[in-house]
Amino acid sequence: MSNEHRPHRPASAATLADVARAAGVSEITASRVVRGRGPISAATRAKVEAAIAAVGYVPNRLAGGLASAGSNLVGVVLPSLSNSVFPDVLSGLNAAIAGERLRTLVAVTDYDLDAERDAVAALLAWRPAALVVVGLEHRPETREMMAASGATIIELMDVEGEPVDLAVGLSHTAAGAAAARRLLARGRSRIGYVGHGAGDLRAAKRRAGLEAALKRDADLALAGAHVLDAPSSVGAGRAALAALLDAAPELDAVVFSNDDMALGGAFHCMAAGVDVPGRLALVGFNGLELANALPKPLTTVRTARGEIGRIAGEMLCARLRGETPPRVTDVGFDVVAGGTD
Amino acid sequence: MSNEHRPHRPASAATLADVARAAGVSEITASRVVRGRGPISAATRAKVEAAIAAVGYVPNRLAGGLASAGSNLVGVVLPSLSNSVFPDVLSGLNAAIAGERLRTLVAVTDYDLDAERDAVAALLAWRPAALVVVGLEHRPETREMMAASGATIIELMDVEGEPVDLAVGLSHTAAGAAAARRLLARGRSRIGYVGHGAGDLRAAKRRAGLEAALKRDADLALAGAHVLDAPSSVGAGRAALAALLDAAPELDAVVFSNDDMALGGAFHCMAAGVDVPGRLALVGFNGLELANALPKPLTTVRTARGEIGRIAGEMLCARLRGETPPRVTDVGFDVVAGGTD
DNA sequence: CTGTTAGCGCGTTCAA
DNA sequence: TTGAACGCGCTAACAG
Repeated sequence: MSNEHRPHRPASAATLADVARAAGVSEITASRVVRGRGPISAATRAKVEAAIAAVGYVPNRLAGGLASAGSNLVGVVLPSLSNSVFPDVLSGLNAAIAGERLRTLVAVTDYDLDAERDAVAALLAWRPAALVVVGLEHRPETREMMAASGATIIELMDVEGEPVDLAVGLSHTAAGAAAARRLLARGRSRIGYVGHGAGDLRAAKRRAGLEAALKRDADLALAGAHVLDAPSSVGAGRAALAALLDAAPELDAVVFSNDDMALGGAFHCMAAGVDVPGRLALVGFNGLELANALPKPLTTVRTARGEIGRIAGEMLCARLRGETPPRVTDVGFDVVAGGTD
Repeated sequence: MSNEHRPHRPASAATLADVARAAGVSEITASRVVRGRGPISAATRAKVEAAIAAVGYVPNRLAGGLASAGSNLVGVVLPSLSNSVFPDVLSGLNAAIAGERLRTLVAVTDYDLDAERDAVAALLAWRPAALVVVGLEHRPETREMMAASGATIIELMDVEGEPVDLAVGLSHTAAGAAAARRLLARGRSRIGYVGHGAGDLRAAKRRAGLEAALKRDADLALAGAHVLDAPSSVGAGRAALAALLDAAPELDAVVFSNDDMALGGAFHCMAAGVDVPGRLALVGFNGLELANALPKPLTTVRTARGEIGRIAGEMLCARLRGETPPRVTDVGFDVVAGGTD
């Protein structure tokens, strides 16, 4: 009621009513110009815009969202930010939705499915227009919450499994198999594996695809494996390859769980004087920009991370426009022939 | 076009009233158990919790925020996600605030101060508990909006300038000077610079600090510089160093705008057979984990990125508890003596 | 420990 | 092209 002299106190921020009063129009008219909706005469629009500037109005999306039963938020649940993969995805997503004035609400789970469940619940409380999660494997409650929410749900990175709603990604099993076939074609037969900590289900699928293809195509088993119980990192990859070669010096190729680990492997070889690819072939996964700038570019399986984010953003915009995007989008992958195999 | 997006909600999302009815208590009682606030008897808590599960209640934070005049959101405005620096910061921040049930609302500006202004306005509309931005240089309107919002404002990465509210970071001028002194102490005198695209104001401060210290301590000017008008990347660093050495082959040291660029420089030297540090010294900035896993670790100026995020998160939690954190926190930096100088 | 009252600021629905 | 009334779902401030 009291709004005669409003001090510069953010405690009482200007509301639409203040704008309307200053402009000499009704609240709803002010609301319409704020949102750029409905027919407004140029004259009243100008008055209202002046009033907005005069009172320093900042819309309250809490109220707006409550009144209209939904927000322009996109919940994003990511396993990690510690290598460039998910930041790349987030970047592509952000770029694709910026035009629709959608905002990303981000949570990080550290590859923990219980943390994912909590994050999904917390983000759903914001009545997001869409929720983006990584992978197709979730706790049953997580799936139920997502399905029951009515929001557009997009599951990223993987296409092997049944999505709750929409999925954009690639087949990690196929990617692992492609690495296997690449090495077999290059004449390698004593193939090892270096991996990182549990929780990364897609890395596990790649390894399974690798092993299955080795078996099927050449009746081979992995000739050695070293899996660190730690997040992937270049340092971890370096240490892990050193350990693996120690235990299995006869290996002629190593597949890594991702490029960070592979880069570490490459650095170990440089430092230890292991001839790559002469004595040992190295294959990574992701196709990081960095890995291609090496003196000897890394042979790797490149994924379109930014593009996955971008496509997810576009699908979600399509959905909001009432269109029906394809349920599953497989963006595939490329085997990049570098110099390490 | 609308800025309001309406998800396809199920006809009947359960509300607190549904929970209250199912539990046979009042709404406010149900609300208290949902929020874990206020004294509740074990018996009624159990009843309400059963009701929550039975009706599949998901709280509506839009309504909650409106009623309590504020959200548990932390707006985060980042210049970029394309190298690990800001993801590292975001990671630290997220980890520090997770315990307080705060969520990050993320916007990316591509180092554009106008985009920053728009992002700040958009995030403020969510009545965030705090707003985290990068750098101390903003458009005047941006500063005004932030100051007027009443939210806790934290400006990250830099401490040279007057913060709107709170700042956590380091002196980039001093970091640049430290690189200069390091090289001078190692006997270098023909020092060049490789930089990346405009917009990165802190990189500019580092360069200025480098040049000022060279002048002051040794009356030296830069013996060459190559600045790409592109975002920093390993590939860009590699190309830029090649170009710089072409134009100024007499250089005996190069300082890079950051580690990504410096890594590219190191890779160029490996590929081109440039003896590092014999003929040429290389110095980076950031102290990426990766740069330390190289066969010859990069000499660089390490910044505590994750820690900056963490401290920001803690300061903001302190503020929310009514404490008064220090206005400016300088986390400093370390010159890391690698093998490239 | 629990309930009542009274909005929060906005957008929808209808009417003019 | 503009406006009035109503309520979205929840919580602060008091009671009791």
